[in-house]
Amino acid sequence: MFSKACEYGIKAAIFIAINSSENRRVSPKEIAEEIDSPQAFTAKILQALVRHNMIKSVRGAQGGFEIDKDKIATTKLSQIVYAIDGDKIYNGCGLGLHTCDENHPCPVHDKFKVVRDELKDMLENTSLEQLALDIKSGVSFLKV
Amino acid sequence: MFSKACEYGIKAAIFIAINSSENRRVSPKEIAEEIDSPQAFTAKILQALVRHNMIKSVRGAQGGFEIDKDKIATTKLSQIVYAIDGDKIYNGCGLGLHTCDENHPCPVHDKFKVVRDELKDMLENTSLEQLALDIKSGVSFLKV
DNA sequence: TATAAATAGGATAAAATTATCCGAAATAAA
DNA sequence: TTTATTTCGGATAATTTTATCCTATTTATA
Ligand code: FES
Ligand code: FES
Repeated sequence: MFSKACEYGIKAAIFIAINSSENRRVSPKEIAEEIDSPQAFTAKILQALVRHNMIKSVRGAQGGFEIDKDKIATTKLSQIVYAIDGDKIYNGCGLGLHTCDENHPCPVHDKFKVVRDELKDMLENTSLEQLALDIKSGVSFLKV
Repeated sequence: MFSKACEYGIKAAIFIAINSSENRRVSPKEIAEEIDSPQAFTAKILQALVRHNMIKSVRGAQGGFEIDKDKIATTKLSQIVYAIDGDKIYNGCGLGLHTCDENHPCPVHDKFKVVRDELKDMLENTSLEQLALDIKSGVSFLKV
């Protein structure tokens, strides 16, 4: 469904959100441990999120990753997925036709579109804040 | 979403179904042309479908691939996807936790499960026959 | 029976994804 | 100003997925 890179990116963003809500910066090392991911690879993905303005990084001693408090509430999962995996999951054909086109549909188009759109809606309506709160309250988990 | 192998497998199966409904066997060459896929790779995927008893192959002169007429109606997309991509798409965690577990859910579990289950339902309720009919009537397409 | 036609399957190869390593650049603090 | 810390970014490596090639095996037909 999502690439590994995207899975790591989502989980890392949630972990950063949790910590930023408590005014703590976190390092790639800490992040990788908490979300059970390869550190250097995760760092690369975070760089992409920084370039897309989803999170901020601070270099040097006492540096690390953080996210603006107001962005925790406004950032949606869909933005993270789009930044890392692109829009194939939102617009791509389920059977790999070059483009998903109503006027030249693949055999599963009608039924697939329903599911694809629902996934898109779900991602667009899920904020980092919601997900971070569930982790904080122990309702959900980032690893194992 | 689906692997390339799975996309090819689904399209090939549909094309075989169309032809078997008119008592024609088809070759990997013909299939690959009609679904716009790499021939040898497609042939390998078809072998997997043969081993899973979804289609039949006949070796030698006048050989090719075919599917029993009654199986055209009873074979569901879900079976093809399962045979090629396994059950990750039906049961796997959206964020890559080792297992999707209600009692140890990842942050997106509740919302993801809804979409994943809908995809599963869709695949379980779509037969090769339905898809083949749409191609035959020119409503949908296997390539481009 | 000999031949040609066709799938099966193993061995590689290419490409994409995932992962690691290391030096450069930036920053806080001594 | 120097040093320690930390992200950035390029190079490289490992793994998985996708794709190709070649030979063996099977089968219809001449
Ligand atoms: S054309 Fe295949 S999903 Fe729209
Ligand atoms: S635990 Fe992640 S989808 Fe169920």
